[in-house]
Amino acid sequence: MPSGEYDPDTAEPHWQRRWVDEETYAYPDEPVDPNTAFSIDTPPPTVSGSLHWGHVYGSILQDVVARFHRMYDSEVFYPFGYDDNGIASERLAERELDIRHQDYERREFQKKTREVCQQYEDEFTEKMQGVGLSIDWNNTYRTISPEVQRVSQLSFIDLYEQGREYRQEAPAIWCPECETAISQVETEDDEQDSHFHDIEFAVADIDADAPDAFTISTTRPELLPACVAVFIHPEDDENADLVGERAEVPLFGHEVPIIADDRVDMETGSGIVMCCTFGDQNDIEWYQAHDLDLRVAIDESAHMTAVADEYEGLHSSEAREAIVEDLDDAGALLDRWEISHTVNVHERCGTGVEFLVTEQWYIEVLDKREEYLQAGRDMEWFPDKMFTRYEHWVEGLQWDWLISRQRSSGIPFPVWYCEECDTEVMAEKADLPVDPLSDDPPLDACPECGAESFVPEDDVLDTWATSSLTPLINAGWDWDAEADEFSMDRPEIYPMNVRPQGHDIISFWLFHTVIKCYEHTGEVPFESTMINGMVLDENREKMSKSKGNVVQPDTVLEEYPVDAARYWATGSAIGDDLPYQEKGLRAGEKLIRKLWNASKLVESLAPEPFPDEPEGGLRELDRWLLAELDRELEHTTARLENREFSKAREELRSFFWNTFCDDYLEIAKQRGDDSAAYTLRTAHRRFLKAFAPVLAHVTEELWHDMYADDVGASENAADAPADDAPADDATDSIHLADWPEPFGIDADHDAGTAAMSVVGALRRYKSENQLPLNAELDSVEVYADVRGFEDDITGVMHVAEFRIHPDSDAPIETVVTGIDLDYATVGPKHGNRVGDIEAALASEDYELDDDELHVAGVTLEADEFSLKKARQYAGEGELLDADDVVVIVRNVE
RNA sequence: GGGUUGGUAGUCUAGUCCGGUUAUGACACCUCCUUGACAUGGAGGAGGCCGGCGGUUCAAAUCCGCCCCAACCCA
Repeated sequence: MPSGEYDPDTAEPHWQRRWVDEETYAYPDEPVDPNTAFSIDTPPPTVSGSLHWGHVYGSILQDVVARFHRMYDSEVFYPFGYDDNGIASERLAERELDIRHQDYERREFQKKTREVCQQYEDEFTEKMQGVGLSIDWNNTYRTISPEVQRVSQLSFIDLYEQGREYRQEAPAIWCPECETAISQVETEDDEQDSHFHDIEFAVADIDADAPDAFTISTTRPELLPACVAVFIHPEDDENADLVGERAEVPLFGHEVPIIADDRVDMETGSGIVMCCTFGDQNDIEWYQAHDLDLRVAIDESAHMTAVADEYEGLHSSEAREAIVEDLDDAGALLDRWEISHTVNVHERCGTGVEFLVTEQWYIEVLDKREEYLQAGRDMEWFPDKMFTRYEHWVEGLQWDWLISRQRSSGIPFPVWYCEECDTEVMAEKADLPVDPLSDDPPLDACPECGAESFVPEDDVLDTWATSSLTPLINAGWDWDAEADEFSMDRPEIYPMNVRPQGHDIISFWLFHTVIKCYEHTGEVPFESTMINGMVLDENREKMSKSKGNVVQPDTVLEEYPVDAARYWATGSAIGDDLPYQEKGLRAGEKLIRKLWNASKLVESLAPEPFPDEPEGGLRELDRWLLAELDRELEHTTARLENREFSKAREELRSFFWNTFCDDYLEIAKQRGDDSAAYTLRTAHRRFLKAFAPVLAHVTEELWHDMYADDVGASENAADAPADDAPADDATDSIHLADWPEPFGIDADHDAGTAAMSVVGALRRYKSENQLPLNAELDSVEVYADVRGFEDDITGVMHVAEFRIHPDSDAPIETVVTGIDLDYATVGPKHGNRVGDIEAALASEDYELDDDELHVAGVTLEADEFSLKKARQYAGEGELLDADDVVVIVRNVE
């Protein structure tokens, strides 16, 4: 039985260890009914460092969902994975070991990366367990594992066979430092110092009207050799004469067309701009729109190509200085000044990105925008509003999905190319996973040309191309060679019930998962998605290393119980950002303590053996309490089903604290009968269960202290409501017990509420008169039907003489103190005369005539207003304010 | 620069979709009170021009427009 103070430092690690050791949350090996399987597609954290507070926040919300559904209706599949196949993990290994991936052969480097990741993952796992997550630790995966590589490569081949992938030479964003194509997501803006250069271009073959030269402003003179056109805005009258002429590029001498295009920013520099292949996104659009030449001046490692003539081999930054100097010597550099501008850089290394034309694999998405939009609509969104982000993302898509990455670490493309004719040769599904760099292609000769040598693809897949398969990884998706079709080990969990994740990656993780799984299975992979907000610091600012406001989970959990952190995390409306606030944690501690102390009192008021419902039935108050609890639990259930964590938590907390502890427990102290004992135990057990998803540890501790051993016995208790019979597993853990279903108890809600109002009024009376709460009151009269509650009221409030008048009118006078208008009817009916009516009422210039009110020249019917009344009592004693109940107390002090 | 979401007492938040005149709860603050668990408790109090400016309406925290601030996404 609970005694003394609750000690989370001992209890929490104890239960966490036990949950893991006993495999409390293991998903069954045997087949599960699809109707009762509840699956959660948890976000696999990128292995790039330590666990941060955002992970803790998101994980707790997922865990509350998992714990609720495990008790409520389901076998819960709650897996966990690590995303360790991407650039982030590669960078982590480089940092940790102080090495460069370029210095190692791919396999060797991958091995090192895996070792480093393993250490971080072990630490991560330990911390996740320290948060008390009810994850099934038998169902974990690493995205770099052979099993996941197989899934990822199968996915690539399946999409290829469906004709949804193509290889194309196209401009791609390129990091010259990392020497890889990167996606737009991996870039960010950086404010950098630079120079603007005014460079004079000569016009070739001048005709009479056109000027013979013009000026171009650029920050990147080293791109002059890549210049393929010059653009002028169609509304630029000043330079209109130049359109249609040809310009001569200084130093390099080649001629380029001068073209009108409205994408020119007339405000920048001279308003005349050169197009180079490629300096920025605009250049790519122009290149494609106007079918321009391709002149690549900068190579993969940012060195100048042969196109740059004498500058070939120089690094682009060296070339820039040399070209500027030579322009100056040639008299073509008209001006040069310092500026600061935003540069698109690679987020991992801070290097300015280039655009290179390379051969890359793409997944086609643009052709199916409408279908993918519908897939988004088919999911239930918590909260609804987050769907808009998905919608806008899909509607705004402009490129197919680039999945090639030139990295050392990652999952290889399972493909070779014929050395002669470049025919693509896919791996056999049965052979996956393969690494083309070390494995042979499945053919001896090219099916097209018969050549016998092949070139392996040495790119790896974008990490999103793999992490977008988590539902299939979880379901054990694979190729069944015998049946010649895809199969799943656990078909019952797919489509998965919930995809929880942050709103920052709706356009990546969620979108990509939806489309890939949809293409593979023909089904939208999620029944619902639950989008959590970001964690902010106590000042509502985002946490970042540079600001130094990052909250370390370890630091918090040294000071507060995990249950307090879980309480804090459930204080958010789903989708809203949540500031880290210590007071939120302190409030959690208070509730934990209250629950503990109340449990001690229940234990002492209703000692074992576990009481049965008395023969004669329950007392009025006890029935009322259980009926109210019924209602409350229905609310809590609905709130949790709708992922309204904050409301579920607050409503339950308030009912427990105010109604159960403040009101009911105080009354139960005065009574020692079986009815109270039964009610205390029954209500208490239900509170523990209802709090269990959030306060996972303290409820487990109390459950084992008070109920776990009695589970078998109580099932035999004749009068225990059948619905509340604990599940068999409940001897092991409250988290395996059944969620409390309503008893359907009948009680007089109004009478009980009135009785509680009376008690509250008397308590207030004592407090205001500075009386101790156990002071005796001489006489109390109540004008309401609270029959059946008399003894409880007098017991807890120590009333010597208590009389109730269920039917008779109270000996009080009511005085009309004013008029309340029913605006819903008066407003529409009298429109702008309402102002006059209000003014007249305020100056008491009105007349009451039976049911009618004459005011400001209009007549209001009875249902259009109500009388504001004050109650007055002239007799002996004092009239108390007890909601609508008239309570008169007489007391000689 | 564009989009999405949010802005409510010192702090966090409910209410906003569907307009109705006393704006919810908690923390902190002030006053009082030891009831057989909890003073880390209980009772009460004070504290808000609902981000700003306009508009619609008899009536706006709520609807509309513009602006400011923040987070996220995209340029």
